[in-house]
Amino acid sequence: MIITKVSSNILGMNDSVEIRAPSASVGDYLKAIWEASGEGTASTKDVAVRLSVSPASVTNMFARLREMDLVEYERYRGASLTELGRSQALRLVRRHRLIETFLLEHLGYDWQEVHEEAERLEHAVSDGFTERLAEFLGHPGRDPHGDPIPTPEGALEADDSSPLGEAEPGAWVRIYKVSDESTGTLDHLGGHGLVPGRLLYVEEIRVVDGVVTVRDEDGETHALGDSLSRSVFVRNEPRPRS
Amino acid sequence: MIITKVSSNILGMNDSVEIRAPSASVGDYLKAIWEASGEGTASTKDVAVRLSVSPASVTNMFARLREMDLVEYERYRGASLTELGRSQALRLVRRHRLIETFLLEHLGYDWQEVHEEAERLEHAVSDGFTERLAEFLGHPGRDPHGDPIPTPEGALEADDSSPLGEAEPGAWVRIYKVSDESTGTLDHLGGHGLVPGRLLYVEEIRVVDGVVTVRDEDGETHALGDSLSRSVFVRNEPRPRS
DNA sequence: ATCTAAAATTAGTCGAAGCTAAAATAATAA
DNA sequence: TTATTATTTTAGCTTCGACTAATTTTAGAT
Ligand SMILES: [Mn+2]
Ligand SMILES: [Mn+2]
Ligand SMILES: [Mn+2]
Ligand SMILES: [Mn+2]
Repeated sequence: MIITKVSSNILGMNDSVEIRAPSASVGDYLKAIWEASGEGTASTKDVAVRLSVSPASVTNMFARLREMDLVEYERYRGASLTELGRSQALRLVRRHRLIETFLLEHLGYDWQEVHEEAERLEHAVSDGFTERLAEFLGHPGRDPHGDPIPTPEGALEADDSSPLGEAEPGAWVRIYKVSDESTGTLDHLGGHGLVPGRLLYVEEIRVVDGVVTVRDEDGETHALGDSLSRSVFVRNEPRPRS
Repeated sequence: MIITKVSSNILGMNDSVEIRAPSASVGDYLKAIWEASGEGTASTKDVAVRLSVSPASVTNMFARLREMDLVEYERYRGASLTELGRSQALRLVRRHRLIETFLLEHLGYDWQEVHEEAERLEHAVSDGFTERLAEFLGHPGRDPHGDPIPTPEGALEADDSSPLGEAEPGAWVRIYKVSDESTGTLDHLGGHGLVPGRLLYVEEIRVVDGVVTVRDEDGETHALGDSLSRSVFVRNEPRPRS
């Protein structure tokens, strides 16, 4: 299905290139490269682990993505998204996060269930669906995990949060987002009310094992091992008066 | 992804068969066979035309569906759904019709846009999604075109409607459903308020060209050529007192 | 500078799902 | 009954996106 035609008109040469909607596989690779690399370059192994496919499959796909002008890639050098690749990736990220929001807020999904369903739906919905859904949801800026939702044009709010484990003991912080990778992690965090927006006081960051102890607004204390604390991203907050 | 395991335990033999979710292609073939055949048998050409694929592709898929115990099929004899095939088809039909309802009632889709989007989404949503959506929608019995929505168990309301062209002149009829095949048809019917639930008086069914003339509740008169009148299904209604 | 281990690539294979062209079968009309 | 046409099947190819096993390259440690 041809989505649009981009005519690249350089020095009189007019070869108009057909841009077709990326397949689910191609889309997931683009997202994985984006997640693994930010602006930089993603290694074969990184992507293989993220997508649970063999490294050989990734090498193969990197070459195909290069053919499609979605990445720059030289053997043994990893892949980085082109402008086109990045915009395709962010289009999927936008869909994913809007869908998660809908599932949680309107269909009664649990916090940890939404990711898997969105991972499939993001490839099936149209741009028209996506924008109508955004309208229906009231154009939210963040998804349930706190991740910012890219605009239709691919702009993404800057993220200046940092892992809870790197906070200063004695600081007040607010949870900005939580990693949506592991359902076990989400399960635990959600069960203890450690969700985006929550205000915390950092009591201790123990050097030996990295366990972080925080107190929440209700006076409840939580001790988080480093696998948990690495999944919670916070921003400093002025000490609340109360 | 394995959805469930069915253990067929006949005469001590216990070979448990894995039933995996049908691919989008397999699912669309099952639906096409169901639509083309009702209870009977679907021909290669029927299905090829419905799905816009070559007859050779259909022959190939018929053989594969037989391997999977989804159809009964003998060469040159056409294919008919097994119990298993029928239940898979109806599961997709349920999803399709619920999704159409959601798109129309909550996302502001037009009557004629919903079909295409639902045709893709039906393969991406889970059973869990489907039932939560049904709950969200208030468990509707019919989709926007008037088609009955199968239950999760695969029960389907009997349809005793008939094409408008076969009605008796002078009869009162109520629109039960409209065919969702052609967007042009839907466009016209919707634009004239000829939607499921609408009460009509049949003024004339002209023998020469099959044009049907009806008057609606607002006293408006509509003349429908046979391609339109074949897309409208009605049931007789007692003459309204007014 | 050399050795070793990790990472990446190549080569070859597979299944799903499509296609075209040619051959076979069934259905219809003369 | 035979000839013609429509339908269906077969054979052979193609693309996508996986895989394993073998090889090559890079990076890290001695
Ligand atoms: Mn995905
Ligand atoms: Mn998320
Ligand atoms: Mn479909
Ligand atoms: Mn419908």
